[in-house]
Amino acid sequence: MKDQPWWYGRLKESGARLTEPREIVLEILRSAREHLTATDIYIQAHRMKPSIGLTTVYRTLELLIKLGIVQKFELGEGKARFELVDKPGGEGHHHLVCLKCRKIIDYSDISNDEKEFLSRVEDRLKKKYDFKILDHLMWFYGVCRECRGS
Amino acid sequence: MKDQPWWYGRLKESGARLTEPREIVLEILRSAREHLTATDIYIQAHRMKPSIGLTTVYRTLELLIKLGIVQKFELGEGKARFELVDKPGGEGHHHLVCLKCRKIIDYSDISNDEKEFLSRVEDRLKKKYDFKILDHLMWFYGVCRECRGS
DNA sequence: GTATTTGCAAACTGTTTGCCTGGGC
DNA sequence: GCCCAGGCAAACAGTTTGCAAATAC
Repeated sequence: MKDQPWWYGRLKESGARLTEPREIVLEILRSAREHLTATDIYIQAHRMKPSIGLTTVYRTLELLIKLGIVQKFELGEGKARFELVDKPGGEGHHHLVCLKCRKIIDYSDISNDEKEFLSRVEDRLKKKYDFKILDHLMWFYGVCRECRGS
Repeated sequence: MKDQPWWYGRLKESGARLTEPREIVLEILRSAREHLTATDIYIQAHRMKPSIGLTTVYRTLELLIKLGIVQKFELGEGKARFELVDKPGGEGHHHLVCLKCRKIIDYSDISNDEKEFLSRVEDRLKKKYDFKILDHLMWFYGVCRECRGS
């Protein structure tokens, strides 16, 4: 009771049971440094408890998304990625895409300038469109040095 | 010659042939100016020329993406959406997505604040990663009023 | 004329569903 | 003990691939 993760209460109050597979999936998401695919999670979960199936991973993620504990992303790879909503300093992360070689650079070293700007924009959007902004993603498209060289 | 669409030259210089299916797909994208799925495009294309197959739509989109004429998005629906890249020198536009109902709002009324900020970031990225930035896209994720209400 | 592009069908991949068993409370 | 939750296999949906025929240049 003293040191339960923040999502514990949300699971409980929703009436969902706290099962071992769910704890394992949450633990994997908590310790993950980046966005994992369902299969990534399944592989790790399977190592921890071989009886866990891929279906359970999907159903657990679906539940966690519905409860607002997990967020789902797709980055154009044809498969989804998942992360805990509670990401520390959750400014989201940005992508730099080369239009020629399709290389993607993730960068998350967000400056104060960016933080301030984003909170201003989110404020504006909230007022104008009455959206409660939870996250954002920025994509920059360009041509990397190698591709410019050729 | 005087009034070709901006992407015409890019197709030509890539060595790709200007075929009827490609023209049709581009025309659909141009007049839609929205986020169409491959199937949406296929249905429209099929109406204009019934012999066009879904495969051709996918292959055409793949080519156009590689040439930087089209951008691909995935919004967690399990299928991709496609959009013509903004004309070079254009204003760009941003997206507001409701995480519950998946409604998308495009907004392009970009403030000076935003313009200045974006040019600062692009500058930073250019210096840091040596990318020549051509375009950017911002996505904001949130919950719209209707979905918050329920 | 020749290499690229197309269209069909079949293969693949990620995700979801049906159904029965197992486990949390 | 009652049901929710899990596991397997099969179904599904979107996308990709192999190959022969059509077509741009």
